[in-house]
Amino acid sequence: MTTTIEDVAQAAGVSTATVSRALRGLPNVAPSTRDHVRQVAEALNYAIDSHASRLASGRSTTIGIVMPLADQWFYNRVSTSAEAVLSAGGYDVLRYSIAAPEEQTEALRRLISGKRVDGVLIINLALANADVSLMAEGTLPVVTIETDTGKFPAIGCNNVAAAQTATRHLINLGHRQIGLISGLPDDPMHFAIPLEREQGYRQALAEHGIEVRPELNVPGNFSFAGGAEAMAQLLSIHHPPTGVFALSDEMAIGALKTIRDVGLRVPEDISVIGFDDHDVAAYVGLTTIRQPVAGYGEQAARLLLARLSGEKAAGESRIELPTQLIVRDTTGPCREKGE
Amino acid sequence: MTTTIEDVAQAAGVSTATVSRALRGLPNVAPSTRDHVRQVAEALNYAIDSHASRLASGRSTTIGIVMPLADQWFYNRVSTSAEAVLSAGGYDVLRYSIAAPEEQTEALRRLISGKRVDGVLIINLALANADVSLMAEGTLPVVTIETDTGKFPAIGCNNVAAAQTATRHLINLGHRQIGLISGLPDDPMHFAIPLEREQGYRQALAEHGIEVRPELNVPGNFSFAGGAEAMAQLLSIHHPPTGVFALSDEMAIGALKTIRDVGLRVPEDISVIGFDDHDVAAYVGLTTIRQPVAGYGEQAARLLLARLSGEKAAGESRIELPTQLIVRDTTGPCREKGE
DNA sequence: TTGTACGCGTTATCAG
DNA sequence: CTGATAACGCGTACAA
Repeated sequence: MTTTIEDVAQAAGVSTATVSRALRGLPNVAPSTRDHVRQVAEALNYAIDSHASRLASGRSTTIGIVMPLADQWFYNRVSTSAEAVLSAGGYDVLRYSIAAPEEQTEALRRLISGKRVDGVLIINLALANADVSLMAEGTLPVVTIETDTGKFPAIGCNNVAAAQTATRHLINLGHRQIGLISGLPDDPMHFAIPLEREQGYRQALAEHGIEVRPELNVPGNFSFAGGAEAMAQLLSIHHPPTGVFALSDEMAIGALKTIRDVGLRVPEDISVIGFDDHDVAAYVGLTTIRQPVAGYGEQAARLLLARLSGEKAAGESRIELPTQLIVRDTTGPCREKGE
Repeated sequence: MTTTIEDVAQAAGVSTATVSRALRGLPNVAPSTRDHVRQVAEALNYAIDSHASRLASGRSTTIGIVMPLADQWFYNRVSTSAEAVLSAGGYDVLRYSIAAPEEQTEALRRLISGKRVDGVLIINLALANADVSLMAEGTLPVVTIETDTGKFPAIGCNNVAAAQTATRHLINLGHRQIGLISGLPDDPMHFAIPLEREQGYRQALAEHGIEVRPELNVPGNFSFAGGAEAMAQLLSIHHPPTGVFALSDEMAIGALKTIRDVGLRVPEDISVIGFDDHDVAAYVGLTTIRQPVAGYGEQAARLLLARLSGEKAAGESRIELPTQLIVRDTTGPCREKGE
């Protein structure tokens, strides 16, 4: 059978209470006793039963990460960097990947009401009011990334401003017909990011008196393939754009391929700017908006750890990390004659 | 406070036993009773305490995924695809990312002996004998991906043969000086994959009577940056290679940048082939060896699910999924005059 | 410094 | 079909 704390206690000739104290490094244990218990536990290959421990203590030293089920670079990078600091902080991580909106509330309930975890990290999810209040009524620390609730600390960037910067870059290069490769038209997950960035795009256009042409806004689903298809669509319309802003680097790279496949050159014929500064961006020379993706995960995890170690919540707060325009080789001056 | 099964029982006017049965869909509950209990539970916002449940039942409906802490595309893709099927199968996933070898045994102990999970999925880890026997002595189902133990089912590909195919492709194009961009020279994690692929490379060379030049084998650390640096090193040696085999697409793409940065053309001056068929590979025209990465995760998860639902273990088995040479634009005939 | 004994919230067994 | 109750393994007052 499995060895319990009782077994260790007997083998070591002490009580279970002493074993518990010794193994967890609590005070009030004679050094010699502690050493002895440790050796016996080691010899018996004893490991604390985390579930029993949680039941008795109320703490599970586990935190839940809830995020969309997608294998985009962004999610992986955020999650991985968060995991690294949580793990270093002594916490295990339970990962909930949400594939459809219906799962979301269910997963949160299991996590929150089920007392599975000591804290929750939410990455880029559109939380229903019910979800938010469910989490708000408890005492469980919650930190969010690119997810605005008005209740929990939120890490992210200023997507509107960043998108504005991207669009302005194109405008400053002389482009006036600017395509936008975005998310999904009727996105079931209701992601906020595409909306915010679209707004930044429109603001930049507006401040330069450029008319918004709806047919220049096409969905790309945040994937390489989606970006490629979107670009094909952009190329097929009457007055195709001379500059394109893709809301993610993946989509931008997809678009680049389509452009080159039809024999057009970048940036001579068409300029392309992405968003993220994906690991690969530098290697394909993609101009983009860099956002500190790993920073999101690390900061959020640290914030959670701080809360967990008793630090007072500073109320709802929004931490915006800086973004930066990285000019590489896919954007250049507009060569099209004005009309 | 938090609502317990007791609260629900009282509110519903039944015993806790009945609540438990009703909520879990067990037989021997009157339909009317079940409905009533469900409504009361819903109204009270009750959720089963998973830790208490596990303690009483012995099952946690959680599976652990243990993998290296790295944000390479491969790991994310494998893990995500596994998570998707595990989640659909009703299991939660606890993700352990191992940053250093020392953590590995510790993490496994916590997982196995700590009875945290009902099953374990191991991705690309070099398991010490102690680790293996620790897991083998229990009854916990274990499935591995790209990890050979001789004890547990292993999903993966034939890395030797696949690497041989890649190298032969270069040889068939007339290349004789073939560089290899590999892992780390004294990799602390002792990954087996680079070794296997290096062997395939050497075999292909041998079967064509091509001499192995040690200086043609440079480390690339499986990253874009590492690949770029490795390529710079390859370019700096006396007789630089005319063809390069990078053990991952990330490294291959890094190498491509270095080549183009120094004014050389691909594939006219140098051919490059990668490994993985990374999402981005098609978009940069990279010739590569495709391996069914998502398939690894899905198959492993399904295998685990089958074991969990009582299916007999078929003993140690090794499932090799097919790889495929995908020729794109980065490999071409060797133009160098023979010497 | 160490030991005793109870409680944590469920599940499972066994009566009824 | 339903209810009482004994585990499950550990943490923690409290007592010694």
